[in-house]
Amino acid sequence: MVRTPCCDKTGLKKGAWTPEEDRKLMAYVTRYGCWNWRQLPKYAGLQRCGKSCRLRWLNYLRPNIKRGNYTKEEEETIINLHETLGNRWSAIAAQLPGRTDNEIKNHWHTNLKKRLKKKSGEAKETSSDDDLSQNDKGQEKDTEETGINTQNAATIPEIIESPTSALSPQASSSDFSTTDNTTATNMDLISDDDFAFLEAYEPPSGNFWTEPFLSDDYFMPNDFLAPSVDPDSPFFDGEILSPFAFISMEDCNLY
DNA sequence: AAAGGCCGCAACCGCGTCTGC
DNA sequence: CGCAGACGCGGTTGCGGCCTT
Repeated sequence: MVRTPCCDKTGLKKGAWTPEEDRKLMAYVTRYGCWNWRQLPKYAGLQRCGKSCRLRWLNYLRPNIKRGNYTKEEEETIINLHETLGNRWSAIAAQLPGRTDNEIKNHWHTNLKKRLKKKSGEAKETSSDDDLSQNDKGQEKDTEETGINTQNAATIPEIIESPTSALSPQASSSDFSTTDNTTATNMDLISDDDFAFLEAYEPPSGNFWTEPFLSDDYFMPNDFLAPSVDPDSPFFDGEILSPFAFISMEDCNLY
């Protein structure tokens, strides 16, 4: 949650993100997408490493993120998927629109794992196996920590790729313009004024407007195109906002 | 009311994988 | 084919806040 803010050797900031940093990151990604996480903080005016920015965006700032309030259905899905997939949190998250792997992982460790343990403990209560600490730990390694049920593992691709999944995985990443409460909350973080620094910002080297195109690492998930071209978007002001805006998904050919 | 312990969760770290050259 | 750079993932850490004593 709140690590002591500090700077590492390279002068990059670490620890908890400030609202100001959030605004900068959000404003930049919303406008230009994440064509290269490594370079992004430089252009966004952030003293953070790309990894940190990526994590912050994916786990906290991204639109459509649901936070807390797990439904019974979601929890059951997590439990079932975990049984099948093991600790493949990203795969599990893909089945739960709006949930991040980090959050699911946390929720698993803090709630579901204990709950399951309790349940299985109750079930085992009558059995003679009382050597919980040792046995349980060993078992945990097998079924929870590394935990892929090899029998079920055969069905993994089906589960992951199934387009008919009750909880469509696509919805989480592509439905940018959907406005649930969380989206509104996240979007509320930034205002038009927050783009001001981007307008004024001069990258350390190269041409701000062309360099992204020259990068072989150009990366823009379909999430990020929508806000630039969607007339319904609060950020659409009738003209192209982003140098990337005219690129179609076909051009990107990323997925 | 104060102190100590525990819990939840955001963020960091390190490794594996992917991609381009 | 090997190397390097970037990304993605899972495990772990550590602080703030809540709970218990």
